[in-house]
Amino acid sequence: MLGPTASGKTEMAIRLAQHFAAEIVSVDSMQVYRGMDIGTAKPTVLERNGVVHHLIDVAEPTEEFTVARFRSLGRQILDETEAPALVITGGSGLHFRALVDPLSFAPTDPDLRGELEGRETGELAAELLGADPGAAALVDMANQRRLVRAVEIYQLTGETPSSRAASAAAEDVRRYVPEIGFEAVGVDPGSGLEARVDVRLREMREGGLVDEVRSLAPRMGRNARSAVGYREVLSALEDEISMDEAFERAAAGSKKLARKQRTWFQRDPRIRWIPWIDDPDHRLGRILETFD
RNA sequence: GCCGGGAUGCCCGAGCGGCCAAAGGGAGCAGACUGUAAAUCUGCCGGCUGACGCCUACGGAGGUUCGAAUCCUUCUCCCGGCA
Repeated sequence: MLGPTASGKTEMAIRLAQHFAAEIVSVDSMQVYRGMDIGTAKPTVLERNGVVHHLIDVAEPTEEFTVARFRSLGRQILDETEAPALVITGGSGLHFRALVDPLSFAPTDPDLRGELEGRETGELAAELLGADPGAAALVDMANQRRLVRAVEIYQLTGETPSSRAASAAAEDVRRYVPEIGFEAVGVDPGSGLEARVDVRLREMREGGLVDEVRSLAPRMGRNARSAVGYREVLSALEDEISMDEAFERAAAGSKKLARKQRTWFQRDPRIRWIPWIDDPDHRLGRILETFD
């Protein structure tokens, strides 16, 4: 069950899991961090209602938890679980695909990457194009991060964007042919999204988000610090902006995030979208119908 | 009351006679996406238009000029100093 933030996925997923006696696998890039609870809208133990949740709290905020690691942990869960069914739910599109699709992540090397990051974009582009004239069609040459990664992969493995794109697995990824079987439902956030984001943020603030960020701050790495809600409150705690301003920006950030998530999921042809329905029982019924 | 500073597009903010529908950022909209992905990047972003183009715009009103967001006068409102 996929969909943007504040679309009510969490509660629906838990009810769905109970219906099928299933366990939940979260595909969320930030709920993986221990201690980042309120701001990521992580379900509490109480809310989980006895349903086992995987891929939540599997990393320290100091770490830079990567999608590759997410995939390897996730596949291990899929392989080893004894649950009769799994409900995969979340809003991180790449993480979802890393879990169900044949994505294969090339190795990485922090030193090499550090070195490449210090180089001129034009130089990187020239090196890549020298090795692979077709790279321009596959790599966004304006995106330094992508360029660095492409050159990193080339230097580490000799693989070029073209050679990687030519694999059978890459073709399956492009065609959305999964590695594991699943049924996907997308929950449309509906026109009330903005209002729900505002309400949820207010609840997070009242629920102690500021204290959570304050106590977590010394332990938050680059990744964790970039989470919506956290980065804004961090700026306020560092006196760059007021706390009210921080929450206003966080609201805009959440809406933007929801947009990006929608953009990602909307082109996945495997997802069947259900319209927003206010009543949770009715909504659950609609989701179950879709699975039938 | 006097002296000085300021009012710019949804917001912040540069411009200080022509190259200005007006830098830049934010927000908004659309999109990309295989080891940072809640990241990173791309396009659009006053109105009308497919486009050429036309219209409306830089607090209000006048004026100077071939030409004004930019200069002058005056009015309104903010901010700092002196009374």
